[in-house]
Amino acid sequence: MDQRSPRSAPKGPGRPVTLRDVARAAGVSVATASKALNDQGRMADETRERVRQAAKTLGFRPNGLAQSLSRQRSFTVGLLTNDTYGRFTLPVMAGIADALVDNGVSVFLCNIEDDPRLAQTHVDAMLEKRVDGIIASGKRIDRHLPVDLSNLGIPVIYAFTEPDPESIGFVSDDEAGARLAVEHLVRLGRRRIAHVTGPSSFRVVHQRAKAYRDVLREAGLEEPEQGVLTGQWTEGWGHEAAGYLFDGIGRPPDAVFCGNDQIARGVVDALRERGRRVPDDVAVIGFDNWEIVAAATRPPLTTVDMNLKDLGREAGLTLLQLVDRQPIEPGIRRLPCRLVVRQSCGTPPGG
Amino acid sequence: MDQRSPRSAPKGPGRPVTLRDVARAAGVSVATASKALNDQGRMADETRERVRQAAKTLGFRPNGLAQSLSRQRSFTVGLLTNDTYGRFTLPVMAGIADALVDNGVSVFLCNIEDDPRLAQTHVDAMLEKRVDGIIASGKRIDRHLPVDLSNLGIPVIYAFTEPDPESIGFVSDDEAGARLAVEHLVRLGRRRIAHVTGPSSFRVVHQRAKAYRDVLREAGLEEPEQGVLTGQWTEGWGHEAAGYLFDGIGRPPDAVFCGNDQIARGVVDALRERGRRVPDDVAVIGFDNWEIVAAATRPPLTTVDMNLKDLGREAGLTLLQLVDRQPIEPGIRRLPCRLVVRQSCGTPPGG
DNA sequence: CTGAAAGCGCTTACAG
DNA sequence: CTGAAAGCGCTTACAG
Repeated sequence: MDQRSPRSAPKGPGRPVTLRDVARAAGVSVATASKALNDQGRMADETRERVRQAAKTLGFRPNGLAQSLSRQRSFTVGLLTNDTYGRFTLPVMAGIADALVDNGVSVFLCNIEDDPRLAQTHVDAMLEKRVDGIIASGKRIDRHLPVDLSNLGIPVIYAFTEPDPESIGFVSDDEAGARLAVEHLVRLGRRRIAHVTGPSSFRVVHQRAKAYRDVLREAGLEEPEQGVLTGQWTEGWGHEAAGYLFDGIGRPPDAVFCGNDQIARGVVDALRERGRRVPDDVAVIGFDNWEIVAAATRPPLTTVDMNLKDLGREAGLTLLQLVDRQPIEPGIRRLPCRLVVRQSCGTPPGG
Repeated sequence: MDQRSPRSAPKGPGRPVTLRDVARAAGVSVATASKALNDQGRMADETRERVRQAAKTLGFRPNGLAQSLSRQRSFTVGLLTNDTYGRFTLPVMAGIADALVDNGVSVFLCNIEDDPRLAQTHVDAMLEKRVDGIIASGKRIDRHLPVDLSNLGIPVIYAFTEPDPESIGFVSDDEAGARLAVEHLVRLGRRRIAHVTGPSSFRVVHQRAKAYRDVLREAGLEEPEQGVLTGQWTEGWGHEAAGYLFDGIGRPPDAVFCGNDQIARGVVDALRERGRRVPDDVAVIGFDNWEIVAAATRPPLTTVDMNLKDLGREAGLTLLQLVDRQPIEPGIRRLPCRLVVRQSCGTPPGG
């Protein structure tokens, strides 16, 4: 298409320069040229240097396909995900890509959209392209991708999605994360803490509710009548729930632990509309640390961050170890969450 | 690692079966086996079928690296982006991936984070892996990625980012998109239409403002004193701007065209707090159709959708044509936007 | 209709 | 210290 500049510069069109060209230019065999460039074997420093120079001036770029073919390693991995618009997967993917790129491996993006056929297509493509391994990631930590990854003959890692038994998976520690939130509220002196969360079909809903109750009990606090309200992961539900909590006849809570930031925003907005001050009258805490909503809420939300990027990074690194045949204990790793303090709960005692 | 099940089933560990194994099993040469499986050349139907059977029962999966090496085509492309958390890039990427996967090509995800060094690293990696082409995508339509893609020797397409001169780029038609919005307002009978938008350092801010003014003029409408308010792309700015528009002494607008959905949400919230009804007293329209904010706004936002996924799909398809050496006219393609009617402007006359 | 051979561009024992 | 040779697993003219 683009035939200008027939110069022999490093870049530009024209048949790419091969190892053979380099060898010829340096006056050595291809074998020697290969070894020189890969720092393999012994040879006169002078020779090695001469080859390097030749490669450089010719703008040699090794053909990765050929390298992979003979090395039996493609320095490439497949990243499967069903989370197109990536609320959760995005940071996970970023972390994975980070870890891998740093180690010279490229990643194939495979969006499978919860479609088993599409998933299989992608897996087949990955296998044909001889990826060194696969990372499966998803939008729900308690659902398995609609594809069987158990007998592929290459290493597989699960990140933020339900892993196969006997495999290796990385997930967030939701119970510990919820503890972080509720303990923060307790520490700030709140005594009547409610919990507004998502649908009970989500496992995290139970894990977080359990932590919530555990912390209340440990603190000697009573669970309000309307202790745990399950609904949707939406602002709308946050609104509605605030109605139940604050428009009733019972004594209203002085703090609300929300299952995600959207719910929290709904609660905060509803509170403002009712003339209740956040955080003075009631403290509200979210979950996810979804910047775009946490930061836009008035006041900005204190919330729990699942450290998804770190989780992705860990997953990527672990896959690499597996590829290098290092023995890794199977099982699920629960990675810690982190509290992000903004203004919706007031200032902590020490700060 | 996983050495169980030494059966010769299609899946599972053990040295992968090669074309040679298939040929042997079918009693033909590798050459014939290859042709049989690729539907190349002439041969007895019976032979072809026999080879196919053998391949099937052995669970043969061609080694893509070897195929690519001899075919001089990797069926792989690189996708460069600087938009990690992907507000805009995400749908574009999804569209690209869609188009490519349908055509049997895999995509390498290259996140470059606005870092020239990282970008070069990725480009080098892509070149070594012999991608058939590259798609550059970004979060800003008026910025070039921090890397030179002009003399790579492989086709390059730009999607939602500033293209090189003489290259092929796909962008949204912001002027036409803005027209859609303002004409909608006019059609609904609004006479005093204001425009609250982002920073004037963005080219789209000027393009949309121009369209806004053009439509007003064409409709014989006057631009209010505070016609165009430039600020940030945030809810906060929407709030603030609403103050300027509605708390002053002048006659307030009866409609606000916002530069994005976040601003629109800020405006709507501010209006509600001032007791002004949307859409009855003032119609508000957004831009981007960012579901998560457009749908959560009360009332849900009427807005302009840039059809980013389609844009991505077009870009992917075009790259494929380029790879196939089809001649394509260089230049920028502006793809149309689409109006998404929800409730923040009221019901259109016909609906 | 089918196969032997060369080739894609590297790497890696193995000789010398 | 260096090179010839085989090999990675395919494809593709070219003979027969």
